[in-house]
Amino acid sequence: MPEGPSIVILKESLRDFKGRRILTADGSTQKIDVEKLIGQTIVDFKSWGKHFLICLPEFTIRIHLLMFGTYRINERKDTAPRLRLVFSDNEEINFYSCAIERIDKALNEVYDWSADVMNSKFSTRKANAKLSAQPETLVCDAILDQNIFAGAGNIFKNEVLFRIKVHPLSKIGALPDRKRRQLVKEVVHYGKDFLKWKKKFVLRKNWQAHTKRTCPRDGNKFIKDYLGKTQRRSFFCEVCQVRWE
DNA sequence: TGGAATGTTGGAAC
DNA sequence: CGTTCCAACATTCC
Repeated sequence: MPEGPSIVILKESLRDFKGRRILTADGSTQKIDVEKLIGQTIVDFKSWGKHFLICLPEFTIRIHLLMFGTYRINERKDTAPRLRLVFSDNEEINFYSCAIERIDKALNEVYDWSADVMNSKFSTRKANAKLSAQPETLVCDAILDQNIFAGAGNIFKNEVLFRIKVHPLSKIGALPDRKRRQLVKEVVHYGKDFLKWKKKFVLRKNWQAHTKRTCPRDGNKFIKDYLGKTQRRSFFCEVCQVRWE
């Protein structure tokens, strides 16, 4: 479910619930007092990276789907929801196995929208500056850093590095400026492709590296390894992806 | 069918 | 006290 583009899809799917009043709220969440949601009107839905935000007049509910989170709109799964919001006409939104928090601060104080890969306010300039400030960081870790690329996940990592022909163990500081800028640009670009493909249910079909065994560029065997401080799966071609160090 | 996976956190360990 | 490490959590698929 949960890389940035999937959260954008969630946000768009719920568009029609904007302005509607929550008649009932329940669920297994322990982190927030669901009673406080009853009677509240939904002002807006926002997203920042992998965070989904339900904006109410006085506060915001933050939902993170983590690895396995799901949701249903006007449908239910067999299991109990972590949070259920019920509206008029028996319409409802159900969230399952997610992390829920309440945010009382103004969102602009909590979130830097220019760090969200999926936001039109994303700043490539700031992302480049953040990268330049940590030359020792491995590129495989940098792409997963939500402070730099909010919304990018492991699929992004593998696909972007393959596209720009960079080995996951390359150090940020070793990349030529041109290459570093290409990395930033390609994270944003892949976000657009991801969103487009996910909407058409062809995301997986368009993976070139993620979960693949063979390099589509030169036919060599992909390496699969758990790399960097994040120790997440990396799929890459040692022949065409250059290791800068 | 056991293991792995689109992720993050909180607290222990150092 | 700051940084790093790891278990924990939750669900679905092969």
